[in-house]
Amino acid sequence: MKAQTTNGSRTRDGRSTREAILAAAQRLIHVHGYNHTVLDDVLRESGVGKGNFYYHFKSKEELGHAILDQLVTSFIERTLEPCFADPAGRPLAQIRCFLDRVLEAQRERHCVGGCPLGNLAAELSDVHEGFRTRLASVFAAWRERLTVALHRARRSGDIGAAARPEALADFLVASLEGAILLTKVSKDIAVMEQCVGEMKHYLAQYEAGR
Amino acid sequence: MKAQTTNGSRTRDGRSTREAILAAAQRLIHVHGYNHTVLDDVLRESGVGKGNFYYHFKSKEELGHAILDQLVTSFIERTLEPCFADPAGRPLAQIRCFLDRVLEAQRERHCVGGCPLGNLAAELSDVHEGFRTRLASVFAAWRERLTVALHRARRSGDIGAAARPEALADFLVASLEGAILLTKVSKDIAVMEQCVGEMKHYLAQYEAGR
DNA sequence: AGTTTTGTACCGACCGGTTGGTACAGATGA
DNA sequence: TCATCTGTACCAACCGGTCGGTACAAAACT
Repeated sequence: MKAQTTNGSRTRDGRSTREAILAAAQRLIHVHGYNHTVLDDVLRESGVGKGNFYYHFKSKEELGHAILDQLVTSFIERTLEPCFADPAGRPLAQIRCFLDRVLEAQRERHCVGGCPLGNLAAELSDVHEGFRTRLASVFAAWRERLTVALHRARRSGDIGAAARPEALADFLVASLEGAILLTKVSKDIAVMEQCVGEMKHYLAQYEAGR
Repeated sequence: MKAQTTNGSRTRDGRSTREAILAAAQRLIHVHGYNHTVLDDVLRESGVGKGNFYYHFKSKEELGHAILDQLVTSFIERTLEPCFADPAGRPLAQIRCFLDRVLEAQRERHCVGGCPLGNLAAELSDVHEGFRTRLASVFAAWRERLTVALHRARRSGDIGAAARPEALADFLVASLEGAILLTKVSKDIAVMEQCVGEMKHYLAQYEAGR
């Protein structure tokens, strides 16, 4: 696990230390939440000493912000963008691709962990205003991505003129988050499959009503 | 605040003490979550001593179960049943009434707290199996109520035969939970209004397609 | 009747493990 | 040598839970 320096010494890179902390913390926070994730566990799992941790991070809260950074960029770059990047792609197909991608992610995780961003939103929104505003802006960006796609779909006539992209985007994000939560509490991926099925069906209604 | 015994002694009723603890704990857990709610805060807010607390409850976990009991019965008796109790009522009207009721609850709370059951589900599903199964059964009961209503609606021809009550019920619960979460993180009731609007619109599609 | 016992309700000091955070000396590498 | 990086020992606050003891009313006993 430990990265070795060129001359084979014990010490790490500094950069890789920070990354080892981040990786361990992200795993633990995903399952245990922010407050319930204990620094010592992060340290044990990453093999980093305490003094070393506080060399790289000012406090647990700063670690939280770093995790949030990582989560946000990872979500945008590795989940959102791959689906919506192509400006020539059919917007509705992109949305369906995105829904499937999220569903498969939950299946692979065997319904454990849920949505990292959704979990943090539920845990911290009313407790930590700083985290809340950052989380709110991620969800806003997410909705915006869908809104843009839906506007494109409406302009190109893929969905009817009666569709309201903003409302529909909000609805899709909410439904996905809720579906992930239900599947996490019931530990049954079928719940989410049904929800995603209904979402696609709803989208299809808008296609038929064009 | 303190109930007096008939002869004016200092001591409380025992029953009312337990209820004072439960009330304070429910408020605090709703906002801070289970793990992040500290026993001393519950004690301070309810004016109960520590020894007394442990006279009424075996542990914090037992308090958690009692809160869950209270939450579940309160949700079923005060939110779910009032909408669906009347077997002669029109099922779709009942569902719409329910959606509005949940929306108004969030508005009254100014988007603070979110859904008590949803919060606990997010916080505890992967950490405490005992709580998880209980929460899962509440959500199952909730979905079941909607499923029954939707079956009735289909039999009576209010919605088309193509509707799949189980999937639709899952979807409605998920969408509501997600909408509550989004409104809580964005502190903007408009998000939830739009989501509820879309849910009603979806329901209306099923009506039109009968 | 009056006295002793018993059970319920309650208090707050205290205990010990946990947790976020600090101090500091030593190692490493440019 | 100097800045960077790391491990170890330590601290104070926190928090769930325990303990010894009090208050008092209803039984039980005499």
